[in-house]
Amino acid sequence: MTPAKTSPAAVHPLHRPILAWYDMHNRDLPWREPGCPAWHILISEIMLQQTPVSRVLPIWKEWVERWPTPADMAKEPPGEVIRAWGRLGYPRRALRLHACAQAIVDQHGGEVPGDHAELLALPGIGSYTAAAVASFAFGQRHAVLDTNVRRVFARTVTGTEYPPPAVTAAETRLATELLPEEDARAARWAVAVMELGALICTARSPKCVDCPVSAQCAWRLAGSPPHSGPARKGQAWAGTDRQIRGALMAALRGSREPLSHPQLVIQVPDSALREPGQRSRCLSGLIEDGLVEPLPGDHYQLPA
DNA sequence: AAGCCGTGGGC
DNA sequence: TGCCCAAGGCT
Repeated sequence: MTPAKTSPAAVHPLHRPILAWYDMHNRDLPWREPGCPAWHILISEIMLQQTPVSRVLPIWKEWVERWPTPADMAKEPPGEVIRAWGRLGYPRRALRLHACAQAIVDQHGGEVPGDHAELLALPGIGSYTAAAVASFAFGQRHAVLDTNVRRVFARTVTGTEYPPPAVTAAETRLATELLPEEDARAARWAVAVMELGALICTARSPKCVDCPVSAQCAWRLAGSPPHSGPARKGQAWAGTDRQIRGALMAALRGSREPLSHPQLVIQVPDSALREPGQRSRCLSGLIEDGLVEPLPGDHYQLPA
């Protein structure tokens, strides 16, 4: 009989050095301050999806002052939130966060739920963000599997330079098995591994000389073999719908008044298009997504 | 379940 | 200079 207390994770050799490193070297980010409200942490997690800390910081500070509670944001028209999102990218995140605020008000009495399943059911909150909020805001024990954590485990445990293209069951199992037993320690572990991936075990040019676990890193011990599998497929950009949509949204964000169709499409010169119907398709898509509101007379604005 | 969805900075 | 990448989610 092996009691849970003596499971391998409880004494895993990665724990102590990574936790000690985090205590010494973690960044002083405002959403990590003790007592930071769950709602503010939730906002940070949404903003940080695919967006670097340096670009999130100033917007996050504005937002927590402007909308300190979910109710404050919920009573705002979605267009205001989309405009305040600015150039953070992927504006659907802003729209979903607004919907998330309304769901928190309508279904949870205005308080961010601490339950993982309830978090997961909210708009814009997926597997990662639900675990992150439950862990960072509520001190619970969850496998927090983001791109940083996946890379750290790929290298230190699996011995590969990069994790698989998509999260695998094996990765989820590994992250779960490596969780320290105690809730508070597991939560600290989660943020510590993320921080190690963000600062030391980076995608390119990892700083192994500064790494607290370089001596036990499977990838390093194997001679740091370069990634062997198929190259990661980079996302195209020039001439894509995303570029067109971005230009249209930028125009709408920049105007307090509705824009006429000519005023809107002049933002996208023909030279930027790869097909004739692309502009109208993108505009229709934005309307379908709820990011743009069409008005009578062929005018458009951010959703009121 | 592979592809789509913005933006800007670092090397 | 381009290319790669950044605390993903949704369909």
